[in-house]
Amino acid sequence: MRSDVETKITSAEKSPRKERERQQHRQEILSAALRLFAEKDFHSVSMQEIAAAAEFATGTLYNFFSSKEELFFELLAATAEQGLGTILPALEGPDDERDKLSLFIRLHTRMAQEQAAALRLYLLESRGRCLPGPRVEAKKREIDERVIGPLSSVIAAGIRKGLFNDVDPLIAAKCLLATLESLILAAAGDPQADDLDAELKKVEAVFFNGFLKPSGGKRDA
Amino acid sequence: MRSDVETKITSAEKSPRKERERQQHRQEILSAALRLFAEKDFHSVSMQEIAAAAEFATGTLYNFFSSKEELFFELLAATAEQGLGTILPALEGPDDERDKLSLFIRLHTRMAQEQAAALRLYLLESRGRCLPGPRVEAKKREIDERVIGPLSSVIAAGIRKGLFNDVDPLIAAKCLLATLESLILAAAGDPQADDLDAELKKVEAVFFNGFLKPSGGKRDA
DNA sequence: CATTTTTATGAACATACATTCATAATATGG
DNA sequence: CCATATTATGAATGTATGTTCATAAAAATG
Repeated sequence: MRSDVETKITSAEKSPRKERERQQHRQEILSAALRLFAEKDFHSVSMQEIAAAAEFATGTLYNFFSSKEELFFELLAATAEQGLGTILPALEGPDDERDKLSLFIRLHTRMAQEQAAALRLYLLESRGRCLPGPRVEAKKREIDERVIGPLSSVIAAGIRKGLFNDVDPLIAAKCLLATLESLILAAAGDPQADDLDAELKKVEAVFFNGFLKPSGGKRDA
Repeated sequence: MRSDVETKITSAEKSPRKERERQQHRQEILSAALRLFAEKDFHSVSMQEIAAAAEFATGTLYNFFSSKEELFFELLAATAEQGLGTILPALEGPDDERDKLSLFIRLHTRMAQEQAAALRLYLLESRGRCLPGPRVEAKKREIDERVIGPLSSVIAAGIRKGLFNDVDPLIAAKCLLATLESLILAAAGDPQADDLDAELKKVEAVFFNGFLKPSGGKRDA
């Protein structure tokens, strides 16, 4: 090894290829873990199982992740970023607020198709806080904020422009998100092709027009 | 013991009081377990813990329940019945469909207050199918059906009477339920007094009127 | 009170599993 | 090729916990 200052650096810049290979192995482990966590919850997937699926020895996993919880955390963080990258763009840009919401809803179909396993991992574990640790819980809250914030902002903007009814933007955002998560998780259970797309169109109708016919004399609702 | 035919019956009709006492003990175990399962998920609560909380020995639990899973199942079934008893009546009777839905939504506040622990148990474990066994999963589906059925029927009736917009009744019911469950679970986390009641009123507004102002020229939504 | 039946006890058992570590394999580079 | 550093291995360890069972306490019986 060279006698320069780099000798101190134990594992970082050892060699471009070495590092790539390491990241490759890391990815293989994450990928195998994703497959398993998409089927079963945190407690029902063992490190031995993950190791076998990734074709590594049990102990090898600990060269990449300091614990099972950290492995899960990395997985959750990575898949969440992917998901956010798919749906958040719908809420940006100069479009009509109505169009933004419409696109936002429909992009969930794409997310459900392209990232089915990741979504299952996320929703399976994150709904109903049986999360494996405080760090994971915090990450979950952060992700939630990054969706609810922009979403309620768009709704608020629509209200200011007189485009939307005067609903509570935060509550409205929560309503929509809870619905989308629920339907996506159900669809991810038994994947019936593009049923989800049809369902989400109907969701759009429900949220855009609501239940009540405008004709009937409005009461205090 | 009497020499009659009853000698065959080992533990059923032994004596009125004995039987009452046994049911009392059973209830104490269930009650202790409920407290624990409302805080932590299935895997994080041990039989030893439940036994200690109920002030019985570990082995005693197995005189009442054949396994941890059965204990949980009984708990889930019992608490679910209680919950259904609170909210389902809103959907029966001769009322206006609009009033039924309104009452249905608001009864969730009462359920959240009166059966906070039971609700947490139910929602914590049931959302995102990390359920402890097929029997529990089946029960969960049954419960869901018994709410979604009547709810979508009421919506369908409202549509037929020209009171509601022509939404898909089943999808609409799922939207509403997912929203209610989500908000209730969030409120059960950090219980901020009667915030839930205010929130549910806003939910009512969202679902009744929808996002779009009727004034603006409707597009194809 | 003696006998028998029922119920409670909790230590012990078996299993599952996260994590560790001494060892082996492999790569590096001179 | 040798010496050294890096990475992979998987058997072993410790712990947690669901379940069992021989034993004890309690209650019922006559």
